[in-house]
Amino acid sequence: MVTLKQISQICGLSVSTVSKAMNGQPDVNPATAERIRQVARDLGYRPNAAARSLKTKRSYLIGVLFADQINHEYFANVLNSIRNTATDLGYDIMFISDRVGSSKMSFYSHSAYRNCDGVIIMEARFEDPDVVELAASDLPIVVLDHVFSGCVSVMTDNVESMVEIIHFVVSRGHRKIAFIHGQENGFITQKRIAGFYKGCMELGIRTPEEYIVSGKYHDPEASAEATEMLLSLPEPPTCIIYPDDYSYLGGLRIFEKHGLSVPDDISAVGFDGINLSIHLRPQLATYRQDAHMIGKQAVIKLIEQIEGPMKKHEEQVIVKGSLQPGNSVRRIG
Amino acid sequence: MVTLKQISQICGLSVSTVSKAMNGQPDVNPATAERIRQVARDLGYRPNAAARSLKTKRSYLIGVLFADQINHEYFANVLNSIRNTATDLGYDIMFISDRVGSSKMSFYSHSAYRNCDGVIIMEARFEDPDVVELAASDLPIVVLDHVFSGCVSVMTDNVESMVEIIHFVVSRGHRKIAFIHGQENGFITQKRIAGFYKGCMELGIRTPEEYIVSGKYHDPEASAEATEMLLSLPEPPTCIIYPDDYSYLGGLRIFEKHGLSVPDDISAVGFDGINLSIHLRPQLATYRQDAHMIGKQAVIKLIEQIEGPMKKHEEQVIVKGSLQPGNSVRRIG
DNA sequence: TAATATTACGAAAACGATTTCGGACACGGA
DNA sequence: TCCGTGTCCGAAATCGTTTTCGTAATATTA
Repeated sequence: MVTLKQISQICGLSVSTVSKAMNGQPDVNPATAERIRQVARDLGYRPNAAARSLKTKRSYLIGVLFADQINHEYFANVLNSIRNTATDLGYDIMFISDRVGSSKMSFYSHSAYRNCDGVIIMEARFEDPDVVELAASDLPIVVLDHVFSGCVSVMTDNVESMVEIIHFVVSRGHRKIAFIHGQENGFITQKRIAGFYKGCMELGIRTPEEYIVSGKYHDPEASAEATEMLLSLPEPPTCIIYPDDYSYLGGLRIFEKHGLSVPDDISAVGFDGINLSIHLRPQLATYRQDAHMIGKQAVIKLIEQIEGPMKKHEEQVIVKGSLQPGNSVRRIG
Repeated sequence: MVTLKQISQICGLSVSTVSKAMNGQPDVNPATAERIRQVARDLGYRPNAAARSLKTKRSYLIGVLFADQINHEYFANVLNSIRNTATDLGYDIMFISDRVGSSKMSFYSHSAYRNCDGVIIMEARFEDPDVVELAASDLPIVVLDHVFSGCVSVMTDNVESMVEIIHFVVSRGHRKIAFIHGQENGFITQKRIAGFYKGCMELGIRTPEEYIVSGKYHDPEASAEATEMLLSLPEPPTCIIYPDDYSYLGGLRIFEKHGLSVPDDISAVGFDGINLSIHLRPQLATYRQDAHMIGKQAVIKLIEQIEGPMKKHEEQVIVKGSLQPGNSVRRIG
C-alpha cells in the first residue's frame, strides 16, 4: 500500500506538503504540486478511507436502511437511483442493519459505528423504536414514504395520485369503484385512502363501505382474497384499484377463475408503474412513481444536510408521478 | 463520541487495558474486565470502525459489484441473501462503483480505498478490463454466474438445469422445442445452450437451427421479437424455452396477439423461478435457481478466504436448483 | 528461603491521513 | 536600508484503536 509518507520521501518533501498537494490546497507551489501528483500517479497511490475518516470525521458513506422488500421492483429502482446519485456526488452507500454478527445493535449505533455521514430510511417498520431513535438522532436523515418530525422526507403525492386515478376511472364512465389498499396503519396507505375519498367526493360518487377493503402491498395472495370478496358482492364493482401493480396479479388470477377478462368484464388499476405493468396485456393502468427522481432527491437532500449550511431540518419533498392509462380500464356508459 | 480514553479515565486504568477488556483478551482480570464493560455500556460506548480498520487492516466490509440489473427479482433475492448472511457473520456490505464523483476509479482501487476485506462480483460486464483487474488482484473474490481463473465462483448448474428442462418438456410429449437464449457471449448462456443440445441429444431429438434464437435476459421486447419469428416459421415449435421468467412476458404478449393461449395452443418454459412465475396463470414452468443458497454460499466462501487458512484460490461451487412444472407445458401426443 | 513462573496492567509506538501554526525566504515600498 | 507582506514548506499534534513488550506484584516450585 502506497502512503503519503513514501511519496514524501521520494519527493524529498514533508508529508504535510504532499497531503496538501493531493488535496489541492493553495499553499503549495503549483510546480511542486504537479510533481507530487505525478509521483503519486506513478506509484498508484490512493488515499486510505479509514485514516481520512478517522481524522476528518467524514466518511463519505451514506447508510441505507432497508428492512426487506429489496425484491420489489419499485424499491429496486429507487435504490439504484440512490446508488447512482450518491456515486455522482462522491459518496458510497452501505446497508445498515440492526445487528452485527449475533449481537443486537441499534440502527443508530450501527450508523455511528461506521461513521455514516447520513442515512436514508428507505423501507422499514416505522414504528420500531430503533427506527424512531435513528430518525430522532443528530444524524442527517432522509425518509422515504413516511414523515418523521425533524426529518426530510421524500415521496410521491399519495393523495393527489389517488385523486387522479379516480378522475381517470370516472372519466371512463365507472361509478362502482373498489379500492384494495395496503396495510391499514401505513402512512402512505392513509394518504391514498384519503385521496380515494377525496376523488369520489369531488365527483359526487358514493362508494359503499364494502368497496374499500384491506389488502397488502406487493402481495398477490392478499389481493386475490380481496378480489374474490369483491366479486361475491351482490353488486360487484366495475373497476378495482389495487395496492400496487404487482399485487394486481393476484386479482388477475381470480378474474380468470371467474371467466372475467380485463378490461371487457372488469377494469383494474395498479400503482407504482413498474415495468411489469407495461409488459402485461392488457397494459395495466397505473400511477407511475418517479423512482429515479425520488432516489435522486433523497440523496441530494441528504447531502445538502451533510455539507450545506442548513443542517438537519424538517421538510417534505413531493415528487410528481404520472398516470399511465394502459388498457385495463374499459370505457363504459 | 465515547472513546476508550474516556472509559480508561473513569476506571482509572490505561487505554490498553480497556481495549483488551473490550476485546476479551485473556490478560486482564475478569473482575476488572467486567467493571470496564459495565462503564462502557453505561456510557454507550461503541468502537470506531475507522480507527479499528486503520490499525488492524480489517474492515469487516464486503464490496458488492453490481452493474445495473438491481431490479431483476432473482438478483434482488441473491443480494438480499448476501446481505443477511454477511450480517450474520459480522460483516457489512457496500456497493463498489468504478468512479467516485466525476473522476474514474477502477473497481479494484475503489475496493482498496475502502479497505474492503473481499468483493463479490454479482453482475458485471465480465470482459471489462476493470473487472478482470479486480478478479486478478490479491483481494479475496467470489464471482457469481461466471468463472475467473484463480477465483471462487458460485452458480446454478446451468447445463444440467437445461437438460432437466428438456427432459421435462419431452416427457410431456413435445418434440419441437425452441430455445430463446440470452446474450450469446455470456458464460452462462453458453452453458445453457450446451445443456439444451445435451438434453436433445440424450433423447434423440433433432432440433433445427431456426429453433435456437438469440434474445436477451430480462428483456420482454427481445423475447417478443424472437417469439414472433418462431411463430412465423413454416413449422413452428410446440414449446418455447425463454431466457428467463420475466422475458417470457414478451412472448406471452405475442401469443395473445396471435390468439394462442398457454398451454393449450403453445407451451412455454422460463428460467429463474422468481415469484412472478408463480403468480401468473397458468403458472409458468421454470427452473428455480436457489437464490438464497447462492447468496449464502457466496458470502461463506468469501469469508472463508478472508479469515480461513486457505487464501484466495480457484473453486466452483454449484448450487442445485429445482424444476417447477407449473402449468404452462401441455401434455401432447 | 530463594528462584522461577504467572498474572495483571501500562507505556508507547503504530496505522495513514489532516491541519494548525510557525519559520524561512523573497519581494516591494518607503 | 528596513520593514511589512506574501509565498512556500515543515514540525508536530491529532483522530481512536490495537498490540508489543516491559515490569511489578503475586503465586508457585524446588
